[in-house]
Amino acid sequence: MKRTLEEVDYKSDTEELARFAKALGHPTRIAILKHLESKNSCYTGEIVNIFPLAQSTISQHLKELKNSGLIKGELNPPKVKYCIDTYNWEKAKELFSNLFDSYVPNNSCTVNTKK
Amino acid sequence: MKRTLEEVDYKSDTEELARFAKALGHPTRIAILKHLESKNSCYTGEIVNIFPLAQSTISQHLKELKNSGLIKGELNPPKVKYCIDTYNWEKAKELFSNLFDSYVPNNSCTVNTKK
DNA sequence: AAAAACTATCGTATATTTGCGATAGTAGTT
DNA sequence: AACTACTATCGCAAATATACGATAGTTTTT
Repeated sequence: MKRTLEEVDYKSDTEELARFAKALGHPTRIAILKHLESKNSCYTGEIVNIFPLAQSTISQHLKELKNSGLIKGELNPPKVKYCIDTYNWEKAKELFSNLFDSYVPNNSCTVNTKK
Repeated sequence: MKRTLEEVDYKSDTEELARFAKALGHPTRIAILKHLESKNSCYTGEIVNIFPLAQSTISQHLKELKNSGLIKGELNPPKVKYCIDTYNWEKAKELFSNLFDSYVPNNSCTVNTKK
């Protein structure tokens, strides 16, 4: 929630990356994206059949992915064909790369990873 | 939530990636990670001073990042020194790379990105 | 014009997340 | 032993996310 009146102001890259990450933060949505990668494109119904989830649930996940920009839907009534949005996909890819590649390993912390 | 009794079973890679993404799905946590990258390591107090957020709020974000494995904390009473967990960082980097690199652009959808 | 096929949206219930102040804990200092 | 410094955790309130069934909308088929 946001109870403070003054919103924290982050760099636009930071906020955009967080939005992409949030969209990826659910296993069903990751699985949907992986499927779209392998099939290039497909209809809602095909995705619904993959998961043991209600049609409305899948539709909602697709909506969120669409809102994040990672996918887009082509109206083909009464069907809708979804596919990855190449432009935003590349953008997300770059933002994640920037984040991960900026890190240079060091020995700042001596403790090991918790097992 | 999970109202169905039977959990959906995803590949472990899918679930792990979703967990990492979820941890990255908040601008404050992205900003914290970027700061840890630039400083290599630092104490909670230093991070608290960067953001106009309560100490308890920052502590909670650090806890989530720690739970995701992306960072680790070295006890240095009464301080705690945080830094990026190299092992899991590389793991996350690889999972995201796999996701993004698996996609080969095509012309499945003819519609353009919404402006 | 009615029916079928397919998908999005609405309404609802529950779980999780986010944020805060207050409190507890831990080790060094006086 | 009390005090200080620093951080984590607790308890709460509000917002958001997740999932479902039911319903509405759109186009094709009958």
